[in-house]
Amino acid sequence: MTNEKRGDGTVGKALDVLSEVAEIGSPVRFSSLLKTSKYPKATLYRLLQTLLNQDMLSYNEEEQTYKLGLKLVRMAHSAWLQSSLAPVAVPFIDDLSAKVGETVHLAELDNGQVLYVDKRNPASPIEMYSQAGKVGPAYCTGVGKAMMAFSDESELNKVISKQAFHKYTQHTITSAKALKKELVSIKKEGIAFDRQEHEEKIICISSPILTSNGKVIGGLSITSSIDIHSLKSLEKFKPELLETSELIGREAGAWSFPEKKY
Amino acid sequence: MTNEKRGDGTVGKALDVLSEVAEIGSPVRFSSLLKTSKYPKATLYRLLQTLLNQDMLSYNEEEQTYKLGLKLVRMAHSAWLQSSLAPVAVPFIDDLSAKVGETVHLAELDNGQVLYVDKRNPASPIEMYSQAGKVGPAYCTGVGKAMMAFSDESELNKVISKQAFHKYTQHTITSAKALKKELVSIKKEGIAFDRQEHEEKIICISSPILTSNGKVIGGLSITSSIDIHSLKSLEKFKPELLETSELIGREAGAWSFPEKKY
DNA sequence: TCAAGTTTTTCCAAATAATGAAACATAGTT
DNA sequence: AACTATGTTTCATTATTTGGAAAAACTTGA
Repeated sequence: MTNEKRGDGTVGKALDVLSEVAEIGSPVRFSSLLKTSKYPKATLYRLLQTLLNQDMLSYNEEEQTYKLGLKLVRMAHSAWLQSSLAPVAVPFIDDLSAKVGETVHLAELDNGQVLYVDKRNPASPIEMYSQAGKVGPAYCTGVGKAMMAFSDESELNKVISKQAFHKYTQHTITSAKALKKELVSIKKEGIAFDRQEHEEKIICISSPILTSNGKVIGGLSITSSIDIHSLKSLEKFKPELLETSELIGREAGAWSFPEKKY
Repeated sequence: MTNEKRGDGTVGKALDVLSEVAEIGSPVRFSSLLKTSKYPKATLYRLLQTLLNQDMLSYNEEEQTYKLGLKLVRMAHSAWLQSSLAPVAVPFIDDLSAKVGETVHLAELDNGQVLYVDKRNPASPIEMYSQAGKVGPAYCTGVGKAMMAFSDESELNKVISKQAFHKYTQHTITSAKALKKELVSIKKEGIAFDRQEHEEKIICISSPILTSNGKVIGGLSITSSIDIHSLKSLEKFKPELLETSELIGREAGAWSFPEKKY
């Protein structure tokens, strides 16, 4: 389903087309796009040309296909650098990953979804497809639950309303009610677990990253597989996880205040 | 200096504003943007609102600042997945990095610049600021020179005309003539070296990634520091480097042909 | 080689959206 | 309260976008 946001004129339409290309996920021909697009032929054509001009799309002459352009990769790098969380967290998650020898994820809550903004692999990574820029569900991932547990009422309701509660595995939580109940205990414990709720065999321990005034700005997790760790043995990393979250939160929170550089 | 591409109507203007925000590199206020922008107040205001609506920008209420939005990070991930090089190369650079124990970079040539599309760190990384999405100069990096050396005449001239030939270090090549001369020997050898030309102490060995019909689609490098390796000892990795490039090239080249999925 | 089929690109008058100077609003300061 | 700097809205004018239809360009098959 494509962007139904009304208005925003031509710019909205162009970005809409860009999203369509993104969603298809592989190079597309004009006619193929036309079939699913809500824009008439000539309009779609001109929008594509504009996006091409702007390097937001690239075009393969031989195959006559459009795909997303590298300009997006460059811009995303800028976006990443401008974020108040990810760049600040780099040394801390380097450390954490080295110390515990497992995969570490750094995520933010974006539009009700978990958006991974950084990741560290241990020397011998287990196979798992995640990466900076990837999105995942909030209700069945460690970071998602950790962030929700520490969100305030109104934010939480917004997020919950966007959850699909699809049953990925036999352990997936599939109702808002059950989720809310778990969030209470997560808040008490300070950490969340992923008990193979999103992917079979994959477990994690996760904590929120909070600013000094308690606002959730991200989530941090240590992820492993049941072939290597039990939940109990993962829980041994709790002190390191919490300490790292604490340090990142302090640093990221401080960041914006010192210098007002207008 | 901002995008001077004329035309492209409102969409061009909006993306232009987006680039301005990207170039500033940190959150900006409206008035600050207004000073450097070529658009009048009301226009700039509306463009910013549209971009906000579309999640291409995010706005910090307290500080009244705009910065690039997470939507870009999500889209870039899609762009990365659609690329014919980067996703295909993942297992190969995993292997290479594990085998040689040094930092591995995968890059493409984009608009005369080197765009890093993936990277692997060894267990104990040396400090070096590079990352997927980062761009660098072509004339003084290993990957840049390797890709240029195997480009055809017309492509090469286009790329060379875009080089700044800024003298980063005392080893930087600073003229098109000297560069062309080195490219000849790189083509003969099959590999390029970075002899601390971009960053002091950082050296690398690099090779182009070619399709079966000889077209350059990327570059691969093994990077280290003179504290750990000499050029001679880096050169020992030549067989592994070439083999990996070969494998990636074959796989990436094959990719588009088998299935025409319109 | 030619014609039928398919896909992409261009045209242009009508419809719509963008423009920007100036007025208005708001917060901060003297 | 008056002043100042910054951000937001208005509205008549102007410029861009629109999309049906037709023309190119490419593909295919006999």
